[in-house]
Amino acid sequence: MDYLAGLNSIQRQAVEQTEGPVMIVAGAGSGKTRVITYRVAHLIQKKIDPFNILVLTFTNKAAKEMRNRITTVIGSEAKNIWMGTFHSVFAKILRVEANKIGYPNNFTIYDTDDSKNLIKTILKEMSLDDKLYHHNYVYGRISMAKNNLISVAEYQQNEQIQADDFTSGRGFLGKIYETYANRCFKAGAMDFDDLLFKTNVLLKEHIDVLNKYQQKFKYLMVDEYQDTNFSQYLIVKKLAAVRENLCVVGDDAQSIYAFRGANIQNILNFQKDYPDVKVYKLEQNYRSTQNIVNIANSIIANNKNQLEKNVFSENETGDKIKVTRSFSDNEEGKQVAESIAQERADKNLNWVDFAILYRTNAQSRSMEEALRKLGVPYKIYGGQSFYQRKEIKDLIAYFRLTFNPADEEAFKRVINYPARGIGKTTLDKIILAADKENMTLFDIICDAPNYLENRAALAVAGFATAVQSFAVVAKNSTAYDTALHIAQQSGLLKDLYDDKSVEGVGRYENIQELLNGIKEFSEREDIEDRGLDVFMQDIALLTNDDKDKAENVDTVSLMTIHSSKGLEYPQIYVVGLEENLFPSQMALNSRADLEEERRLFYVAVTRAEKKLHLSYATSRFKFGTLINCEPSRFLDEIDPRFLEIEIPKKSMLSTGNFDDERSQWKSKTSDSKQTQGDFFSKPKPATKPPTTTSILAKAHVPSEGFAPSDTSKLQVGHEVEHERFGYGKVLTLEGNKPDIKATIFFKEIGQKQLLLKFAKLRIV
DNA sequence: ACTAGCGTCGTTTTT
DNA sequence: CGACGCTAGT
Repeated sequence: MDYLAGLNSIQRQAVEQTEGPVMIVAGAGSGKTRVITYRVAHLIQKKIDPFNILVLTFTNKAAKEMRNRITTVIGSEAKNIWMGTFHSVFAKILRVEANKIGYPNNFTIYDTDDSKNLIKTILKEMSLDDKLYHHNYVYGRISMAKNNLISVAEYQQNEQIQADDFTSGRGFLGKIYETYANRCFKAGAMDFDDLLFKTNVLLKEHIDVLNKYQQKFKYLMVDEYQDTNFSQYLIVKKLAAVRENLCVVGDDAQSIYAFRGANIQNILNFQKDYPDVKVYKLEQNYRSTQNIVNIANSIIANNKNQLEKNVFSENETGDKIKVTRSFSDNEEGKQVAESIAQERADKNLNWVDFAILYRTNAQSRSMEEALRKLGVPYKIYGGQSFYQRKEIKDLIAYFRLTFNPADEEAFKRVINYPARGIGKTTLDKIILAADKENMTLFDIICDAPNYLENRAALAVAGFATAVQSFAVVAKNSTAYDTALHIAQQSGLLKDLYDDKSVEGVGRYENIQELLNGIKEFSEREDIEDRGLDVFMQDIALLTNDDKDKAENVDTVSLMTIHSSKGLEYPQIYVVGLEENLFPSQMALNSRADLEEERRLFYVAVTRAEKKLHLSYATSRFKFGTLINCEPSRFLDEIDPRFLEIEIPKKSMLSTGNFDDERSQWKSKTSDSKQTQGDFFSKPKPATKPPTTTSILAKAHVPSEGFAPSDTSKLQVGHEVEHERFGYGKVLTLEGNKPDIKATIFFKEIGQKQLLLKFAKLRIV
C-alpha cells in the first residue's frame, strides 16, 4: 500500500505488527500520530471492522485530531471507529450499562465544580473545620482514591491510609468519602473519576458485560500511555485480556499528568505484563531542527528517571533558540507580539504558523492585550470552557433537573435562581428532610406541605410543578423547543434580559449562543435520537474546542503547555520562564514534581518545528501586586551553545547563563529567600491535633418535637436549645425591644451572637 | 430572606 | 486583582 511508503523501517514494522501486544516508545516528533493513523488504516485494509477497533486518547483535542487524520487516509469509515478520550468512551458505555450497577441510564456527570460544591455542603453539614478539611484537599484525596480503585470500604479499612489521615489530623476523610459517594449515587450522578471507577466496577462484577466488550473491541490502541492512571490501566488490561491485541504508544519523557494520578510505571512495566510484547522505539525526530532537538535533549538529561532513548534529527541545523528578557509581563506580551509580526513578514509566514505557550491560563491575558493592540488575530484554546460559564451552567442545571430530578447539585443551583424566595434556611430544611427520609431533594419539594412552612412550601411547590412540566414538554418536543421553553418558563431568560449591564448583555448573548447550538443539534440528520437529553449527556466532558467549528482561520494560537501536547507549529514562543512560575511554585517540594515540570518544558520546546523563542520577565503582576521574578532554572540547564540571548545587558551576553542575575535578584529581595526556604521545609504538622470534641462536633440534631419558645421573657443564665447550634447558656442580652441581641455560649460550637427576633430558640 | 460591605485567599496543569 | 464566604444590617 502506498501509505506504507511514507514510513521508515521501524514505523512500518510497528504498523504491520497488528497482532499481539505492542509497545511503541515514541520520542517527541517521531511520527507517533502518523504511526497510529496508519496502523488503524492498515487494520481496516486487512478487513477488520472499524466497529471492532477502540482507540483511546487523553484529550478531546487529540481525539479530534486523530479522527481527522484517519478520515483523510481511509475516508468516511473512520467515523465508525470507537475513538475518544477515556472519559467519553466509557461514559458512552456506562450510558448503556448503568442499570447493572444501580445507576439510571440518564445519570448526570458532575464536573469539578459540582463535585467541590457537594464536598463543601458535606463539610458544612458535618461542621468540620474548612481550613483543615479544605475542599480542594478533600477532593484531591477522594480523586486519588478512586484513581487507584480504592473503594469507600477499602479506604476506611486500609491501615496506611487511616494512619496518614490520622497523623495529618484529618481522621474524618473516610467518612466524608463515604457520604460523598452516597450522595452522588443518590443523585444519580458520577464525577469524572467515577466514569473510570464505575467502569471498573462494571467490568469486575458483570462478567457478561466484560465478555461483550472483549468481543467487541478486537483491537485496542492507547495513545499517551504514560499518562494513564491505575484505573485506566486496569480497564485497558481487562478489555484486552482475551486477544491481547493491544498497542500502547507513549513517551516517558512526556509524562505530565502525574498530578492527576498518572502512573509512569504503567509504561515502564508494560513489558512485565506482556512478556512477549514487541517493542518499537521511534527515535528519529522529523519535526524539528537539530538545534531544537539538541536543546530538548539537554533539558531532559537533567532528569534521573527515564527510559533510555536517543532522539535525533537529520533536519537542518536551524536557527539558534532565542531567549528574550523583558521587564514586566506586559512588556513580554508586547515583545512577543512584535516578534511574531516581524517573523511573519520576514519569512512570509501565516499567523497559524505561530503558537504562544504558557504554564498557567492566567498568563494569556498580557499576551492577548498585546496581540490585540497590534491587530494580530489570535485564538485561545482551553481556559474556562463555554459550558462552565455561570449562566450556561444555570440553564443547563434546569435541563439536568428536568431529566434527572435527583440531581442534587443542579437542584441547589436553581432552586432559588431566578429568585423565588427560597433561602438558605429552607434549603437546609429540605436537605435535612431528604437525608432523614432517605429521599431526594426533589422528592421533598414534591410533597412540600409535609416538610415546610406554608410560604416556603408554596414557593417550592411552584418550582416542582414547573420542572415536572418541563419533563412533559421534553417528551413531545424537539431539543430546541424544549430548551427554549425551559429558558423562558424558568424565568432565566427574562432575568438575564433585564440586566442591561455590559456583562449582563454578554450573558444573555451566551444563552442565545447555547440555544443556537441546540437548534443546530436538533436539525442534525446524522444521529437518530436528537432529544435535549441526548444533547445534554456528555456536556460536562466537552471543552471549548468541541463547540467551535473546525474553522480554518488564520490566527495565532494561545494555550497552556498541557493542552499543546501532540501539536506542532513552525514557530513556538514559550513565555514566563521564571522561578515559581515555571517551574511552578507548587512543584518545588519534591524531585518527582520538579522532574514533571522539566518534562513539561521538554514538551513545550519539542512543539517547535523551525524556530523556538523563550522569554521571561523580571517582574510580573500576581494577585494584583507586582512581584520580582528570577529567570527559570531551566534556562540555566540548556546548553548555551544553542542559544542566542537577546538581553540589553552586557554581562548577560558574555556569560550566557543567568547566575549573576539570579544572585543580584536574591540580594535585592531579602524576603524572597525566606519564601524559598519555606518551599523546601517539611510540611507543617497539623496545627490542631485531632481531639474528639473538635472534630466529632457534628451538626446538632434537634430534640424531638423541637419548637421555638417565646423568647420575650428570656433572661441571662437561661439554658436554651438552638435548632442547629445545640444547647447553650445565655451570657448577655443587649439592645431594645424588637432588636435584642443575645450572646449565647453553645456547648458544641462556642460563643455566638444572635438576634432574638430571628433566632429559633427553645428555652430548656 | 436578602444584600451590601468587608476580609480572606488563592493559581498549576485536564477529563 | 477577583471570586467567594462571612457578618451585620435591613
